[in-house]
Amino acid sequence: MLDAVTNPNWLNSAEMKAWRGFVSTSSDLLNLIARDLEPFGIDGGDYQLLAMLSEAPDQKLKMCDLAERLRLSRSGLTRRMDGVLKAKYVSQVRDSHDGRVIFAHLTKKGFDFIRKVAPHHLESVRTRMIDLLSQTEIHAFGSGFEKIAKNVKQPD
Amino acid sequence: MLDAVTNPNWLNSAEMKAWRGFVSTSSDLLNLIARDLEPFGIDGGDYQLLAMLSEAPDQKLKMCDLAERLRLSRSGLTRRMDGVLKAKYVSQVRDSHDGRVIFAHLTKKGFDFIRKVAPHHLESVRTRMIDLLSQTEIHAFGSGFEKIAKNVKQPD
DNA sequence: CAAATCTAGTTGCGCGCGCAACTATTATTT
DNA sequence: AAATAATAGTTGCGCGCGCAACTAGATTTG
Repeated sequence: MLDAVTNPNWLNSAEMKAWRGFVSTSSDLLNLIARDLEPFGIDGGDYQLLAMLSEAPDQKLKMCDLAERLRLSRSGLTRRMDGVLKAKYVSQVRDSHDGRVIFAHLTKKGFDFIRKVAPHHLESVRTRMIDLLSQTEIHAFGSGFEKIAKNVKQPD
Repeated sequence: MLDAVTNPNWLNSAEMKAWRGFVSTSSDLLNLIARDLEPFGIDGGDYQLLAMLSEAPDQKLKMCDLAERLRLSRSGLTRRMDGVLKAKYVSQVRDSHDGRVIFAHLTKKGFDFIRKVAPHHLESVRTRMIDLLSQTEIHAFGSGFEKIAKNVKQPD
């Protein structure tokens, strides 16, 4: 926009480059990394789901916590689960202490599966992103996104 | 994953922080900035569309170029256009030299509209992201995403 | 110049997801 | 203890988008 002239606090060129780069590149990058997974018979969404479970204590999480970590709505997760349940990568067990909650639990089969795929995903993340960045950039991404995340989570 | 032990070239903690921060925060941030636009009666997708046109020479672009810049498929853009066409923010004109191509052209109404909304969007981008970052982080985001983008675009 | 190929754009279809509404269970009020 | 509210999960519905198939116009090739 021509507002660059009009509006005094428009983004300067470095700020613009950061913003533009982020907007246009982040979707490209995530799509590409998701595609790298397809040869292994899994899409990005299911991978994230299994990965979250594999890192959780006892490889299980309440559905609502899992949804939150995956940035899905509760209904979105319900549907997401269909696939990994049918593949028997995850099982569901009702909490005995709170009849409302259901745990999503990574099965042995799911664990073996993600353990097999993880190295390829790692390789993908490295070559598409991490290994391209300098130490400074790595740290800046870490601290930068941390600040942004903190801000996102509060009502400001 | 426990691969942190198993696999020697697993991400170290700084790399992991950068990757994790990027994955989980980027969608939150983009969603939030899109929501900030809603009070002004436009969603993120339409805003990006109008913004791209407003920056193009003569405020017009071939449909296929526009699709590419918006990271949409050609069919996706066709549908996206429905809204902004009906709102008369954009008009379509067939190229006289190549009967296949159609230009999407920002109308006066569309221009006035985005000129009104842009300052609020700018404010949103500043408070949600840019103003939270240090100079170093700004530059690292710029150079980092530039490298990633370059890599994404080639067959490697 | 006819035939084959390529490119731009639109339509049919299916998928993934969020929202609103609903059910079931637990927590809080009075 | 009964009534109300909050929380977890599922279902109905609509929307946005990509893919494959199609049409129309341009380009290339024999």
